[in-house]
Parts: sequence; C-alpha cells; structure tokens
Amino acid sequence: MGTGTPAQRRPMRADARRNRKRLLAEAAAAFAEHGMDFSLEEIARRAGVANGTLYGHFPTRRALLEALLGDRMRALAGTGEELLADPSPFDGLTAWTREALAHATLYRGLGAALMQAVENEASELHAACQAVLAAGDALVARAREAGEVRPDVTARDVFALVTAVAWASEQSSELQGERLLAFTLDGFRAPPALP
Amino acid sequence: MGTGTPAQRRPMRADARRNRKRLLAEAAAAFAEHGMDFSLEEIARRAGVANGTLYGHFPTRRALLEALLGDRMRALAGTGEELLADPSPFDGLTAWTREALAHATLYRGLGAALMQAVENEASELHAACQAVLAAGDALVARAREAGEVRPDVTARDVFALVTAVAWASEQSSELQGERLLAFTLDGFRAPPALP
DNA sequence: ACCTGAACACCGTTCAAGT
DNA sequence: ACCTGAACACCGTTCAAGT
Repeated sequence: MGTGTPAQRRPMRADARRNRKRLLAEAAAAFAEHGMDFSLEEIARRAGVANGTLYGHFPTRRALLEALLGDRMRALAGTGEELLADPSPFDGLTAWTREALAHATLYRGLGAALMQAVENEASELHAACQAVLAAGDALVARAREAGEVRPDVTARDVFALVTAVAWASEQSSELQGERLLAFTLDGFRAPPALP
Repeated sequence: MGTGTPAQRRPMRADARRNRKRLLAEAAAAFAEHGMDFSLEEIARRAGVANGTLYGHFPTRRALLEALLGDRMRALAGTGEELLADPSPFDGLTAWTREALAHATLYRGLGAALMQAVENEASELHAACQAVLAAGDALVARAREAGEVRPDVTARDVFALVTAVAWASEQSSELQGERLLAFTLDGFRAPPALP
C-alpha cells in the first residue's frame, strides 16, 4: 500500500506499470484543474497512450477514481477513529467534517461521484465510502450519547450535507464552504436541555 | 404572460409557434423524467423537428430552461413577498424555503443550473434568479431584525444551502430533502439570547 | 421568417490485430 | 500480457440551401 496500486498475484509488465502511472498522474492533474467531467480520451492522449489502453487499466471512470482516491479515503476514515479520542465529542465531529469537506472539494464534481458510490454497491469506491461512513457513525454516536447532537442525526445525514456543502462551494467562487459548513453543524447541535 | 411566451414586436408565424410549443412540451417531459442532461437532439427528434429548429428557438440550453421556468420562478419570488405578512418571521422564511426546495427539485440537475444562473449575468435565468434572491433577502432581513436568525446569515447562504439540499436529495433516493432542510434551517436560527 | 438536414469536431466504448 | 488504433454510435453546434 501507499502508492495506490492494488494488491495482485503477479507483478505487472514494466510498460504496463509505467503506463498506469502516467495515466494516474495525468488524470489527477486534469481532474484537479478541470473537474471530474474531463475527457478520458484526452487523458489518454496526454499520457501518450492509446485510448484502449486506458480502458484496459481502468474499465470505468469510477475505477480510475478509486485508484486516485482509495488510499486518501481510507485515511479519512482513520482520522475519524483518531478523533474519537477528542475530549469534546462535538469538536471531534466538527474537526472531522472539516477534513471530509476538504476531501470532497479536491476535484470539482467529486461530490456526485461520492454520493453515487455510497448508493451503488457495484462501485469501486463503495467499500471506501462504507469505511468513511462507519467512522462518521462512531463520531455521531459518541456525540449523541453525550447529548451534543440531536438524537435523530445520522452519519448519512452528515455525509450528505457535507457533500452538499462541497457541491455548493464548487458552484460559486464567492461562497466559502467553511462558512456554510458552520451553519450546517449548528443545525445538528442539540438544543440546550430544558430544566 | 401566463404561457411562458416572451414579449415580442410581431406575432410568430403559425408553424414557428407550433414548433416552439412542441419543443417546450417535449423538453419538460424529458427533463422531468431523465434530468437536465437529456440530449437536446433527442428532444428535437421527439418534437418532430430538425435539430437546427431547436437551436433557432433556443440558442442555448439555458434559454430553453428560462422558457420553461421563468414564470414559475417569478411566482416563487411573489410567494416570498406574500410571506412577509406571516406573523412569525422565522416561520415565513421556513415556508418559503420549502417552496424553493420543491422548485429546485423539479428536474434532476436543476440546482446546478440555478447556481450558475445566479453567478452568470449573461444567463437567461439571471434576472429571474435575482428576483428570487431579492424576495429571500427581504425575508431574511425581517427575521434578522426580529432576532430570529443569526446576524451573519444572507439570502445567498439560504439560496445556496436550499439548492445544495435539493442536489443531495436528488443523489439518493432514500434521502428526504425536507429532513435535511429542517437541520439546515435550525443552523440559521439565532441562539437563545443571553441574560 | 422560418425550417431542413448535412457537415464538422468531439466523445465513450469495444475489439480485432499486432508485439 | 499488454498495446494499438480503427470502428461504431452518439452528441452539440453551425450554416448553406430551401420554402
């Protein structure tokens, strides 16, 4: 692990390994600059390979995305587990949603891909999304038990709204995601207890 | 007004008028069923006209959308003004955001078009969006003066988050927009005054 | 004044042929 | 085992030619 290459029985041929690496590098650059709708054909062109080669390595756009983001998403899940040690459950949840927002804003259009991956079990990103959701669930549960979030808030609500905020901040250059996220988190907060 | 046809100097030729009507009907049906990414070529085909005819009537996808939604959006702005008469400023704002959410969910992918229209002055929907924002602004200002929303909340924040909730609820069939909206509105609410 | 349909450039996906 | 590049079907957009 570490480089994003998948576990496999036999090593890849040298040229295949090099092509794969180039494709990933060009895809990362193109997605970062132009968003996730960027033409796969153009990525293959920039990597100096035929379009068929790209499909050989990554049969679908989501497979390419998994190779790009898998490790990063599993790291996000790990950060969530670490934040369970935060003395304030709500602060821990807040810090984690900030990380999640930064992640979901990496490529324009990434939010939609993430939401689809959660829904679709066949998606190559589904397992990674489940790990992220599990981490969120633990943070939400802890905050709920401490009476710091409303009892009906779920990790899926948090995931959906963080992704939605990421989407909104992509649409408008003047909109700050962190500000919208702050409002949203306040909406999750439990009202002060009645005497 | 009323039918969505624009004001104009001279009446359209009969066949042009009929083609325009057919194109709008097919577009409305196709967008409602398949979302706003639906092929314009296919819409022309269903309407029984050449693709060039569609571009003659609606030079851009947004022009088509304005013809479909313009009246409805201006009505949404009107509803906002009426809700200024609601005895509770916060309830008035809440009721209006529900209408806005229903509007933004009419076609899948509509939220993105609305956000772009707000940004882009050249968009055919820009004026309609401005009217909606103005209505939202009045509602937010009234609620702020009554001390019912946080002082830093703007109409653009409300518009952005309502649209974001619409987007999120489109992504997942299990996600209820109204529930997410309820959390969001709570995040706008002013905290109880300190003694 | 409006419509037609072809033309152009582009894309995603598949697959036989190569090495 | 992997790569190539052509093939196919599709789309958005433009525009000369018609009526």
